[in-house]
Amino acid sequence: MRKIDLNNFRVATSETVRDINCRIVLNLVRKHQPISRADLTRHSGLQRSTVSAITEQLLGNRWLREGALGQLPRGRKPTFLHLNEDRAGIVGISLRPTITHLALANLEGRFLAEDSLPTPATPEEFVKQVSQRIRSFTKERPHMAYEGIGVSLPGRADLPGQRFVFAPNLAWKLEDLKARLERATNLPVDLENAANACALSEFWFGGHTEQVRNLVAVTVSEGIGVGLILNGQLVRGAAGLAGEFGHVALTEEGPICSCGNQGCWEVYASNSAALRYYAEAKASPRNKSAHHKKQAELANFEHLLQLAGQGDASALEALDRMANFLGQGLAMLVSGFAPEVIVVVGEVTRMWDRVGPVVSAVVKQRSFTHATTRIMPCGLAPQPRLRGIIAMVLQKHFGAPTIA
Amino acid sequence: MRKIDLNNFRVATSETVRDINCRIVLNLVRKHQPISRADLTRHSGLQRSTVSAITEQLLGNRWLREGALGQLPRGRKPTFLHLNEDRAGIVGISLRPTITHLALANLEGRFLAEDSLPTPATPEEFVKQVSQRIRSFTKERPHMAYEGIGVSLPGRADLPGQRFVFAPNLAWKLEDLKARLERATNLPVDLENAANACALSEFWFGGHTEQVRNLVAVTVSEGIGVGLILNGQLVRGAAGLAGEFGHVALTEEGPICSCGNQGCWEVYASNSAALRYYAEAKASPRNKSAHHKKQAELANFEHLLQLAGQGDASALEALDRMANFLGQGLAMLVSGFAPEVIVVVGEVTRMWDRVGPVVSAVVKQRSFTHATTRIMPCGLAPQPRLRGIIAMVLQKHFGAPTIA
DNA sequence: CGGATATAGTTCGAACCGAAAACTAATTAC
DNA sequence: GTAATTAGTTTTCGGTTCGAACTATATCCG
Repeated sequence: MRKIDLNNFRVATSETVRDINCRIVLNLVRKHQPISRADLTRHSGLQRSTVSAITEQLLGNRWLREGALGQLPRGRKPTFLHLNEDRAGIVGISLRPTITHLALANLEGRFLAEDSLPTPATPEEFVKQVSQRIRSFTKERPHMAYEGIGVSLPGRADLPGQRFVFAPNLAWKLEDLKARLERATNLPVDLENAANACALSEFWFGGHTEQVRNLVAVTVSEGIGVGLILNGQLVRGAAGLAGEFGHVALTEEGPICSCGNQGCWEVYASNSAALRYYAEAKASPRNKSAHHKKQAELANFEHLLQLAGQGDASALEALDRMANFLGQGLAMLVSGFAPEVIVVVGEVTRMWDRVGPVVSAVVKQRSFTHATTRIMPCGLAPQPRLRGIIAMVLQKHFGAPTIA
Repeated sequence: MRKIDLNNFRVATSETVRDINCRIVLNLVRKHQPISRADLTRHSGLQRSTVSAITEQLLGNRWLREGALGQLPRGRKPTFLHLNEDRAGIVGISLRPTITHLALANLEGRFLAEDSLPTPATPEEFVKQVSQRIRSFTKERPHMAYEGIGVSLPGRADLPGQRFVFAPNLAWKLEDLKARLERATNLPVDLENAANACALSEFWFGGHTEQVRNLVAVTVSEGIGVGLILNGQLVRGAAGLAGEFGHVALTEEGPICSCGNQGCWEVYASNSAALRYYAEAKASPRNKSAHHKKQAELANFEHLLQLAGQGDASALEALDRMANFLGQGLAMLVSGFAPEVIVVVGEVTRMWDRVGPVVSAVVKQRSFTHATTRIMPCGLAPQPRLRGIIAMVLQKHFGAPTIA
């Protein structure tokens, strides 16, 4: 039960009814397609006449398309309805400190084209290069209508206007990125935090049952981000700042974090932390020989995963320590939210056979509730950030209409 | 933007429109009363004719009543509309391990009658005694319509049916409390966790601006509970278990908590923790004399507060330590949710002049965001649990209707 | 006193919507 | 070819908001 926001509501009119029922039908088609009008009446509880009217409207709007005839033991054959996947193309951009990915997706979140580039050094250059690639997308598909652009950020955008972006890992000053991209591409642009995008990706495309109304995504890379979906919707907090559990202190003291505090979760459980652990393991008394110490510094986390996959003891030890701390933070999320699902996103999921059991054990030991939260690595979805940012744009059409 | 739950939705009909607009009007009256129909059209954006029709209906339902005429420089005088506060009486019950409070409240959350009793030793006795007191409420006000009963629990009720209750501090087996109370009183009963109730109390009666859509309540007593309101609505998690941040570990080791783990926030920052700190302070080398040690154990937290108020050094030290840990946990909540407001509920707020600054300093130091979360002691509202449980019942009428 | 003006509130027809029932279309079994 | 069955459309009706016209009430000012 939501409190009505008396500063920001819209009254209902006759069209509101149609809007609501349209979205219900659209979602039913999305879930059950291909589906006949008759089945829609059964699933929705609407009258057959109403379903006819709504589907006629949705066919006219090109949200749906008619397909083949169905087979039945007797009676008239139903005409199947499908989502018109190519009704709208959505461009997703995943902006990360070193690399930027782009994708063009259709209504079902299927990627139609992909591209990537080293993240340019300035926002001007970024806007220029990205909009150029988008133009090449659009040129190849002149018939397609383009719905908008979503950008996944390694940071937070302020909520109402999205004029300023706070992204410490990015060297730029990210002022007015939204407006600049909109000018350059002539498409509406929305910014979103990467962890929130991952949460949306799992929530809309993760193949979970309808029972899942609370889902937490944890992105593990250089830092740790948390995206919260509670009561079936994204939680953004007062100014879009919710989700910084990565900067909750696990210990009173401890290594200094980039945020200025000590002992943050992410200094213990991020990829960078694992690299530190590896170096420590190599330097430990057990590894006596001096020339080993020279190798102690690994270039990146990929390399560590590779070593761990080959059975390198130090790498495995580093991973286990990382997993232990990952579990500690996840236990906090389990206690605090008791969500149906927690999804872990990041390179570390590639070694989930090793990491998962450690994490589960720690969570089981340290979390309070009798909650039955499932902790799972991010599904097969490649590029969860991209897919999530596309989900964010799609929400506008498939989400519940904002009422009262 | 909420995802539509395709297993649990209702399609819209013409009446849906009226339902939505009715609630908007009802809330506008609640906020601005006394208010004329003409002002309602201005605030709502509805047509005058529509407002007339809606208010006529609400007057007929006795949700509203007409009041005096307003004064205007020219033109016909408006007739003021008011909430018909006595339309419905709501019984709130705050069940705590040692004492149970009851109150009868009207639509505006004003208490019309109060009562309390030592919490009985068995659920049977509880139901018997409580329903007897409720009957005495109803007898004194035979004209009043009774809306329902809300019960604030020192624990959690399972979500759909509320058949089982998990309340470790309560010695009972709380099976089917809801159904038993309903049978005994013939009124609908709803159970809710105490921290959630406090959050609702502040959210609906706390006098915050409309901007506050994210509010966290922290109850500090024997344990620590957290109630979450995010996106303007209560967060209950998968099975009503969300909010157990009190059982998040602040340290890897530490004192054993009643939940079985070690180092939980609540073993460091609850009232019981402060009593422990007091005992430690008394036993410390600084307090050499042996006869002091005998006094080291205080009967209860009230007493500690009293001593602190009188300037007792050990008591103040204990409070400061408690405040420090309180701040650590609150920093976690600020980082994680960046809510507009965090409300602290409990006896400790009586010494907020002393505790508040310590808490604020720790939160400022240890929380990540640039968030501007206000941390405040629970407002003047006496009995926030009671008031909150009444808010919970009222929500059904004043909350946004569940659509799609 | 009476007309102009201003504000509050009501009445009535048009348009939109879903519900319900009647109707048309298509298909199979016998 | 007729009955049965299922899909889908058309029609009528009641509920709702909107917008315009209308009534009611009050003040100002000549």
